[in-house]
Amino acid sequence: MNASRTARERARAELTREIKEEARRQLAASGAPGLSLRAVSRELGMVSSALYRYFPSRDELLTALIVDAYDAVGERAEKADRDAAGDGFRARWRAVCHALRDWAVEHPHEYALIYGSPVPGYSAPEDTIGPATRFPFVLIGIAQDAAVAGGLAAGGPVPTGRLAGQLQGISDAGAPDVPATAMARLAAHWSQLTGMIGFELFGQFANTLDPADDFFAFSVDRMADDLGLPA
Amino acid sequence: MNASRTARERARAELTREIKEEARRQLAASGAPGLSLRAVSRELGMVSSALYRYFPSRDELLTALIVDAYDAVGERAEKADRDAAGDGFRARWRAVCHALRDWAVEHPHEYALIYGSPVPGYSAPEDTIGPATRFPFVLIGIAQDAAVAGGLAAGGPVPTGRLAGQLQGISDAGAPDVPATAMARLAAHWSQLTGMIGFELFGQFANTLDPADDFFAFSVDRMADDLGLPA
DNA sequence: GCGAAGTCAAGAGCGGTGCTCTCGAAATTG
DNA sequence: CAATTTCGAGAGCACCGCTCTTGACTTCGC
Repeated sequence: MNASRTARERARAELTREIKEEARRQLAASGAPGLSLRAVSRELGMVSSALYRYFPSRDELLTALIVDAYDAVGERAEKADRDAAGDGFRARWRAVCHALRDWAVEHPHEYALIYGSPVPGYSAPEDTIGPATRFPFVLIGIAQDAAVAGGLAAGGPVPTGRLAGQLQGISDAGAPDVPATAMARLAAHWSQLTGMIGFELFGQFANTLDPADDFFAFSVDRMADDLGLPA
Repeated sequence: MNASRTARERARAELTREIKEEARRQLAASGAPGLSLRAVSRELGMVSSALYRYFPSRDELLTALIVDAYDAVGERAEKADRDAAGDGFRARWRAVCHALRDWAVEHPHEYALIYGSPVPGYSAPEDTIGPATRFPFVLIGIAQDAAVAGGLAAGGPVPTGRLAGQLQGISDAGAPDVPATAMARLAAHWSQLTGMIGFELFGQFANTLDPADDFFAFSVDRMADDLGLPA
């Protein structure tokens, strides 16, 4: 029951880590389509078939990398939120949004892996949806805190019908005090963040809003305005 | 100099079309990574090497499909805009936004091809950027018409510095009367559209805002509010 | 302490891929 | 009709994901 039991188990954990590391290196170099199990094993000085002892298929390796990426971006956002905790809601909002973009710019291929088009034939495995919610819940947390403090905008069109129910479902999961209006805006902002970053990373902004630093900062502030976060 | 000159040229044009058709069929069935030149040629009853007489590489075939997709979505949006021409700016805005989403839902893999993560190693070919601007210019056109008619919101933070220059560059390309404030919002909305559609298509909305019809419609209307388009 | 059970890397091999090159037939051009 | 261009076919290269078998090694139960 020790932290590292047998030598075999330690070696296995170590190799699993090394495989993911090398895979991440290749991912950064040539993107998800260029990730080759054979190349990974070659680089690690082992034969390709041996790698299947650790990951039963290429997709499973990719899934592991996806989960790691979700966790990395989630952790980064949580840390940014904590660091800005004393500076008010708007500062937290800014910090978290820019943390997402910074991470995306640093790891474009990993970003594409989680927020780009799905790689093989759809089928997002079950174990990715947990880590995937980590980042958006940081945004939701800021809204929740602001709502409790009375710093959230009201007014504007109110969601009704099925949409109201869906938004209520999100609220129930961790933001009981955020009204549906704000939750709808939050969801819009969240998708806008990935839209802007996707445009920047994948070259849709070529020759227009490139570099996109100023546009991103401007839009993030406008989102804060839209939510009514106090300056 | 006739419309169809030699028999050889007609046959070549015909085969080129058939190759793209079959490729599009496979694209719809299994996505870009599953598009195989050998499978296409097999389906067309020819040998794989013969296909290289028509497309020098797999990437060139994909580029052709990308250009076609951009044109398809652009044409769809232009038609939607024309059909709503008499119903006011807000109706045009709604029609064009929903045209984009409808096309995306009908052709998810083609949508992923143009607005998802780039397939191989970046390198957007020169001939794609023209068709790529077709859709956003429909949105810009609505804003321009509304600006001329005095139906665009003012106020809010004003872009400055480099961002102002970038936005001016877009204005110069076809919307001289749209002020920088509105242009910044338009760019944000444009990226939000692809963000929302990407979330819906790629399953990021699973178990929350799915189905996304209501959320999309709600957000599109809020964008129109944000632009100040008259109801 | 020893044998059984489990785990591992390695190798060969299958069917698939994109792509290149050569060759002979066909169509176009002069 | 002859020369040139265009084309499909075939063989082949290097790569891919993945499977199966083999033999050595480690771990565990007795």
